[in-house]
Order: sequence, then structure tokens, then C-alpha cells
Amino acid sequence: MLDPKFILENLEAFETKSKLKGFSFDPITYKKTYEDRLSLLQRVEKLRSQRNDYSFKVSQEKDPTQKKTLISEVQTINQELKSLEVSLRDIEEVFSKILLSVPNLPSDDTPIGKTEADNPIIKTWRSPTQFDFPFLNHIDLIQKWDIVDFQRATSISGSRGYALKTWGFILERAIFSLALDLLRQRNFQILHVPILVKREAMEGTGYLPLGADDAYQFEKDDLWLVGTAEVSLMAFYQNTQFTETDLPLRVCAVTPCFRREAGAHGKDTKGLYRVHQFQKCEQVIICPPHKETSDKLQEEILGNSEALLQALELPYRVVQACTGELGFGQVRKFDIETWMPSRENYGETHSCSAFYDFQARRLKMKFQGEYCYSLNNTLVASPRILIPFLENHQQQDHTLKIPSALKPYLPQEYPSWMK
RNA sequence: GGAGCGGUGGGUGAGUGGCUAAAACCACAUCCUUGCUAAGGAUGCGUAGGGGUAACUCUACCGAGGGUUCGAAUCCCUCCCGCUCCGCCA
Repeated sequence: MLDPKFILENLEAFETKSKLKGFSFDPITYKKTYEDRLSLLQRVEKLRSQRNDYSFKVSQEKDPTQKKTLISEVQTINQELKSLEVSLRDIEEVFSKILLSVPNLPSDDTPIGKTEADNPIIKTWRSPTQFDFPFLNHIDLIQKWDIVDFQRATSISGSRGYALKTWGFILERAIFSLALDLLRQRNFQILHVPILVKREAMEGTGYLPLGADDAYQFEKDDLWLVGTAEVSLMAFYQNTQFTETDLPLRVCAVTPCFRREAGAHGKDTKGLYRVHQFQKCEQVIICPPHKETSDKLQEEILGNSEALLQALELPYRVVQACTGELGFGQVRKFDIETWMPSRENYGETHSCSAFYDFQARRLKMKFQGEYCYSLNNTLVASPRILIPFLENHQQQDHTLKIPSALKPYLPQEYPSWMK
């Protein structure tokens, strides 16, 4: 959500820039609804003011006849008010719906484009792994080492199911331990948050109403499974007035994440790339409302993820999301793509977004009378990270080479295929 | 799931139909005092929206939403949240 007045004053920008992001915004409807609402509000407030005056006079009036006249005066006003208040409520409902559906503006430095092909590459760390032997894809590697079961998992969970088996799980857990240590060293608080949340939490972070199709919902209780811990971490601090010493607030969480992947039917159905349930370590920052602060912190959380990938010795590149690739509430986004040999390409593993006050406004987070800014980035998400991890580190003899930074997090005794 | 109690400003907490946006205390801010001195005093201090160049003014808000009433923090209904006891249970 954005400042209604700000939208009114920048109708043209919202029309053109919404289009660039792939959302639609109708300035004429917005302006009309805004103005209708305002004039109705003014009429209602005037009547209420009159009513308050008369009511007070009733309490002062001693003469019963006079009193009766006054009371009937108020009743007349109330009759008029009644229908106006109904209209006001209606138009307010319409207006707030419109307001919730206005996308955030992209930052000025966001490149214009439609698809990921239009995302400029910002930097590349190490070049794609070169194999001088025929390498296997992660699905074959998994089978060889017996660390993931797709078939049985799918039979109990439906499509896109998977189950990590002993060393698959141990590897994943080690990566998350390394990840959390890295963030703790960088002054992040760790929060173990709920992942089953109320509607308000989903709305507050901007995943509802527009993202409803991609989220799992328990209708009976109107509870939702989060698609990212960003929802829980942000909502955790709703209705908060922050002081100088609180900000910037750096928090992270490792949680399961759930995505219906509606609209991705038949896409990436094989392997660990696109699944309904996964594990993610998410970084969230809430900061004072300044563009420069936001930009700086976005660099920081991007750097954290890069540090982890470097520790894991995985080649990656950073791209900036073009306008068409920006989410509804996002102002500026960088994706990290990690080299996935089997795809002969980089694949998205991280998403680093700045929202400015878009989320804080919905969640009512304030700092010195203004709405805070918020940012988030993946630190690592599994099992997707296992694709580059397994594929890039495979050796000619079908063993897996463990990067030295990860070794302290693994048990002393390795299976024969790990080294 | 059953029974009971409760939700008031940054905090504690008073307030059961009309000068109550809401006492008091604490915290906070500015100023004064400096022989009651690790103290004393004065003043200020909620949020959102509307009107006004401004001083200022109007409206709404006492968990949320409805209702009763000329008038609701106060009465009624529904919901949400919390606490206590009981039941069930990992």
C-alpha cells in the first residue's frame, strides 16, 4: 500500500510504471473514487458536527418542550446521515480495494524490460564449472548416492514431492548451520517464527490478495502457510513504533516454505528445482525511511548471500530484475543465479528485494512518525541449492567434493562417495 | 471443546449514558531552581483524516465490527486476542 495522496499527485507515473511492471492501474477510476470519497466524507463530518452540537444542547436544556424540539432536530439529521454513512462505507470499501491493488513504483535505476532476458548482469563470480569428463545431472547423482527419494514422497504428497534421505538431510542441515553462523556473525537475530499465519500477515506483506492462488490456505480457520519466512518475520513486527536504537533491525529465520506453483504446471517437473515444500533461510531488514539507507542495506544482504555461495564455492552471477520481473510491492530487486551444469545455465537461487515503505504501511511500522522501509533476501533455499551443490562439486570418480568451509558442520565420518 | 474473567494513551491504571481524548502516577521533552540536592518546580506530551497562508478548527478512534440511544469507553450482539479452571492431546 502507498500513500493515497502521493498516488493522486502522481497518476501518470503510476499508470505508465505499473504497465512496465506488468500490472494495470486506471488513473481515471482512482481519481474519481478518491474525490467522491472525499466529498462524501466532508458532508458526513459536517452533519456529525451538527449532531454533536445539538446533542450537547440537549444535555444542557432544562425546558422539556425545548428539549423535545432539539431531540427531533437531531433525529432529522440522523435520518440524513444514515443513508450517507452507508454510501460512505461502500465507497470506502471500494477505495481501499483499489488502494490495495496499486503496485509499488520501480526504482529509477531499474532497467525497463519484460522478461528475465532483459535482466542485466551486474557481476559474475567465477566462471561456470568446466568438466573434463561426462558429468551427471543432480537427479542421477541423487540416485547413485541414494540421498533423495522422489517416488515414495510423491505417492504421499502428490506432485513435486521429494524426501531427503540420511546424507541428503545431513548435507542440507550442514548448509543451514553454516548459513546461520554467517548471519549471526553479521549481527542478525535468529527468530523461530510461525509459518501458519493469519490473513493479515499475508496481506501485510503483499502476498494477498493478488497472490492467493500460489498460497496454501486452511479455509476453516482462515490460516495460511507462508511461502517465505519474510511474511512471518515482517508480520512479527506489525504495529510497532521503532526507536533509534532498534534500527536497522536485522532478523533471519529458517523455516519450511510452501508454494502451490499455480501457473507453473508442467514446468521444471523433474528433480529438485521447483517443489511445493522447501526449506529456506531468509534475511529481513527493517530500516529508517531513506532511499540511501535502503540501497546500502540491500547491498549488505546481497553480500551476505554472496559470501555464503563463495563459502560453498559455487559459481554465480548477480542480475538486476527489470521492471517486468518486479513483484507487486517491490521497488528494486537483484537475483542471484547459481551455475547449474545440467541446465547449462544459471538458475535463480536468491531474490533480494527492497520495498521502501510498501510493507511497513500495511503493517503499521513506524519510525519517528514515518513508515519504515523494509528489505529481504534469501540466504539459502533447499533443496534448490542442492542442484548446483551436487552438480558442481561432483568428481570424475562419482564422488562429491565437500568445500572446506562446510566440513566443520558435517560429521567426522563420511560415506565413501563424499570427500 | 466447556466454564469464568479480562482487553483503555509509550507503561501502570481510574473511569458503567452527557463539559472524558479520557483522572492519577511513571516514562519522555523543554525550561526554571541549585542549601530539602543521586532533590524540587513549571510547562508540554496519542493516532488518523478533513478545512485553513496561519493562529486554529472539525471528524473519527478506549481490541475489531455491528446494534440500542438525542447522545456510548460506559448498555446489547458477533468476532478476535489474553488469563484462570476443566476436558482432550503431541
